[in-house]
Amino acid sequence: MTTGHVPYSSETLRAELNAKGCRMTPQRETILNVFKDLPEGEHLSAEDLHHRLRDLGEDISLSTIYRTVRLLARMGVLRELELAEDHKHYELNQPRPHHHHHLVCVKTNRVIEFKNDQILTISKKVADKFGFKVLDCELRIVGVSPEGQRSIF
Amino acid sequence: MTTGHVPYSSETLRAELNAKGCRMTPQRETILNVFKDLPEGEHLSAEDLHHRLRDLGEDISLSTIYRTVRLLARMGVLRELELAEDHKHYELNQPRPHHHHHLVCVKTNRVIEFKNDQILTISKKVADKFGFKVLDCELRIVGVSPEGQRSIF
DNA sequence: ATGCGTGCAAAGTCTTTGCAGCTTC
DNA sequence: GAAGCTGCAAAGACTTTGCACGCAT
Repeated sequence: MTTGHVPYSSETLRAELNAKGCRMTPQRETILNVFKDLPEGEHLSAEDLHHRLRDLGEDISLSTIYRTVRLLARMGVLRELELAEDHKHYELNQPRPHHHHHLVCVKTNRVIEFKNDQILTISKKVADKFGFKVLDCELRIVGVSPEGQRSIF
Repeated sequence: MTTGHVPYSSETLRAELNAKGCRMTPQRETILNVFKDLPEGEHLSAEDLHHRLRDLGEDISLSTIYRTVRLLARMGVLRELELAEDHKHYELNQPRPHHHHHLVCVKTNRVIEFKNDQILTISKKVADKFGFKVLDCELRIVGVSPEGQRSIF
């Protein structure tokens, strides 16, 4: 598996894990690598990740997947997205310039991604005011797409 | 039950429902009223709503509640929020000046609400570009609160 | 050697759905 | 009257958890 160009190595993860009394494992490394190889803008559900790992010949249990993505999201390594569906999606939590946001159609579930630098600026300012450290921010616009406007339901 | 000061009456809802071939029912009216009486910034889960209705002596089934909030959210009457927990919350989808956003702590689950007018402006611009009609927008900042920064997990 | 992590299977939580009868337009 | 709506109970989707064994530190 190639490891992409993101400056977040397995070793960095190991260090951050160890600092919390947690351990690096082959499963965690493999999962991190899948996310590192993910094209910008793609995001995976636990189930997606499971399938993808199977395709790569990696047999990691769903329990471990759920446990791992939750852990990585809490560490700020992954970004947890809640789009229009009923389950969460994850992607690598990219540094500033890659951050993107979502425009979702309530009717068709179409999701459009867009970028906007002001959002992070605003977020940092707000978080600062309350003493929070920002892990992630997402502007989620919910609306009706042109196609959706034509349907009754 | 008082009906608050929000300019969205049962009659308006009835009209919008009828326009789609749907009907006004006592259950839908009651549910709308609960949301209209909800203090700014409060949001209810389906379960919360069920309890609140019970307390008011209204016995509406959970199924109906789920069906109703989904319908109202799709109509843009309610705003569907996904905070840090594992279930959705709903609140009345207020006009511009009342819109608020959320700052969530991954560790403690604390949620802080804040307002920011730029967000709606940005959202409208983006939606416009893609031909979407905006129903709602929410900036969700995920981070670590001051309290959370002190705990290992 | 200690104790965290994994896999399995079972349980849990939240949400949706089929159906019969009642209600609204 | 026809088409929606409701309540009930059952099913469904997604996620979490207890436990025994194995592995990282």
